[in-house]
Amino acid sequence: MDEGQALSSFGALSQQTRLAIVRALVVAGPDGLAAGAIAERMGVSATNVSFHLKELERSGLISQRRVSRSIFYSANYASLADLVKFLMEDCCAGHPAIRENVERRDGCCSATDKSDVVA
Amino acid sequence: MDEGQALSSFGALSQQTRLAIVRALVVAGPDGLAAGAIAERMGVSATNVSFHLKELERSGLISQRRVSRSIFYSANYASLADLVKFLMEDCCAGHPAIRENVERRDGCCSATDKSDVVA
DNA sequence: TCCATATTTCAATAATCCTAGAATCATTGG
DNA sequence: CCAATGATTCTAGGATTATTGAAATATGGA
Repeated sequence: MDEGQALSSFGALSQQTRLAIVRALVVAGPDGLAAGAIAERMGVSATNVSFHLKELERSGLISQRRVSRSIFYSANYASLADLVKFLMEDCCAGHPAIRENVERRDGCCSATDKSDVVA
Repeated sequence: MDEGQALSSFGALSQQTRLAIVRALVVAGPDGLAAGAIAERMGVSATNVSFHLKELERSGLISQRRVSRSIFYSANYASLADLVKFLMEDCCAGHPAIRENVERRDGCCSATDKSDVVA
């Protein structure tokens, strides 16, 4: 991930509605959610959600696909992973201990429990 | 890390000069760098670097301490680690495979090579 | 005390971002 | 083809953020 994309991704995640959208899409899985459903969940107008979705798409964190009249948005897991890695590398650059910090604390999916990971 | 702090941190990292400052401070280590030295490295005015340093401090990613006439800024490693963890948890929420992704690719300090980690 | 250094604060401007409503586009069904 | 639905684009506004130069603050040394 180059710096430009990282800057754009951080910018995309620095807004409440957009962060909430990313969270919802990550949980929603590969099928994603329709723009209207996202707007409803977030409690914002169609116009507004469209603005934020475009911003997120521009940064590469999400993608869209049309299904009939609806447009479904889904999280780009690879981009999210790249962003985590970018951040971690910058941290680690001077202090590998930070990575240790991240891994030692109770992560969301522990490094040892890989039973539910799709290979 | 609560959502507000995450939003603020992402915002802080979404600006070129600020991202460069964080990188420099992480590499510089716990002693950090004086504001003037940072301004020089970044090629920006004292006024401008002061503005960005304040923004970074407000988000909790860096701290300052005065040493004689200079004010030294240093990275808050714990906050950076918290942010990585926040991002990773949001990713992992729906897809533990992402964490796998992050760990499998060649990280800056591989998960297996912990020889240089200060305990 | 007076001066130089290091940095911040203030004030003004420029630039960018967010929100909202009206208009427009794409798709489906009658 | 026409109407309805789902979503985007356009336009304008208000709000926040970024940059700049001048003035102010803090520290240390002659």
